[in-house]
Amino acid sequence: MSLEKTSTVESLLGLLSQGPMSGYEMRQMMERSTTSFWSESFGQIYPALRRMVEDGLATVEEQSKDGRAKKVYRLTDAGERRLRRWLGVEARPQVRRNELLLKVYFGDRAERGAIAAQVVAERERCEDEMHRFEAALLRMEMEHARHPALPYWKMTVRYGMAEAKAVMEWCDETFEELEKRGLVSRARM
Amino acid sequence: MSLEKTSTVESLLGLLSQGPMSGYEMRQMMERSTTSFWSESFGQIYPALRRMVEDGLATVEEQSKDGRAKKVYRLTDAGERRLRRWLGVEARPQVRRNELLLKVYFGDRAERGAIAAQVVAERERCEDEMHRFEAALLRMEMEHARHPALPYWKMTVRYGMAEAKAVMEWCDETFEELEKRGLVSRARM
DNA sequence: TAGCACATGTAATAAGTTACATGATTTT
DNA sequence: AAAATCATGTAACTTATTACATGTGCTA
Repeated sequence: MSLEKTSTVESLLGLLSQGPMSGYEMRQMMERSTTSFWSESFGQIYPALRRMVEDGLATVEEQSKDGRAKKVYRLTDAGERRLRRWLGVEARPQVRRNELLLKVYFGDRAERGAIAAQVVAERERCEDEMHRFEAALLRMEMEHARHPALPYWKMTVRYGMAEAKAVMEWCDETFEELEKRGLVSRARM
Repeated sequence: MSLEKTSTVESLLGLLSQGPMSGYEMRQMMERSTTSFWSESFGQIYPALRRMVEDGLATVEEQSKDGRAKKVYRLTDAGERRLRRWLGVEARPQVRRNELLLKVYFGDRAERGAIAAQVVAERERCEDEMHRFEAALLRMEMEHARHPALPYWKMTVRYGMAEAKAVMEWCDETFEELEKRGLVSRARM
């Protein structure tokens, strides 16, 4: 069975479970909806789609709308089963690689103010993200008010918000601590 | 200059800034100290060390302690400079891939109770992690009470704690919401 | 004496991004 | 007419893990 370490195929099965679409559209959907926790490049998507058809998880149909050709993929029963089975398997904890924390960890070796600057930048990133999450939540409620999957989609956004808020608080607490220790450069204050 | 997308070399420079050591010891240190946000495999470490010596960022000395040979690496001035410069460059936001959220996002297609089970498992993972962070904080205070880098090390642990707490709260909130919607299987309740 | 920790390294494989190639249609 | 978007795909390259190969020294 699925010996892969990642879920590229499953992410595509999931998208197809919402309706038939092309590889290009899958990429767009991810950019719009799951980009904060999942995305795939074309270099992953197209070969994966070929394998999925080979394995009977999806079928293709070549459509030419207005002379513009595209391949529309459709989930098979086997694909649906495969998706459902995967949803029942406990998610593997992701390998975390956090460059910010690596820099903080070696902060002792940094120039005065360098780590404080990292923390300030991170705080700003989180604020931006939070605004995007708030907008996403509103957009979802407007555009998909009655969609049966809406509660699940909202859960993923709330996860992002919870994380962003926690990191923001950590940034504030950490900045204060650096300030207390005189580790914030004058230019930054 | 550093055209790499990741910071394998920099993580090793950082460890060497704490004193000369072997590749094996670097791996051990990461396992002990940075594993929650950074780790490297031997397959990355040994080739990177060779390149670092080639680039003049470190020197090697072959030691044979009790007949057991090992290569001890030492930071050069160039290595120290490179580390300091890297610490001043804004950290790149990591690419997030969260399999749990991918499953939640497609939760609509799952069997009854499957997503609640995912959330319960995640909550347990966070609890375990939180305990490890608490232990790490205590151990640091005991073993390195006067180490100048201690405040930075603690900051990275507090980040982990803040995140774990936020995710735990999300798990509780999400489980409740699933329960309210009757999406928790009886066996689990 | 078996097994584990120490110690270094390579090869195979997997996973992923980016750039490139191609070409149509739509918008500015 | 140029630029952006739609659309599919491949090749080159980078990154990373895992398994394997090899050997020493200590401990149960």
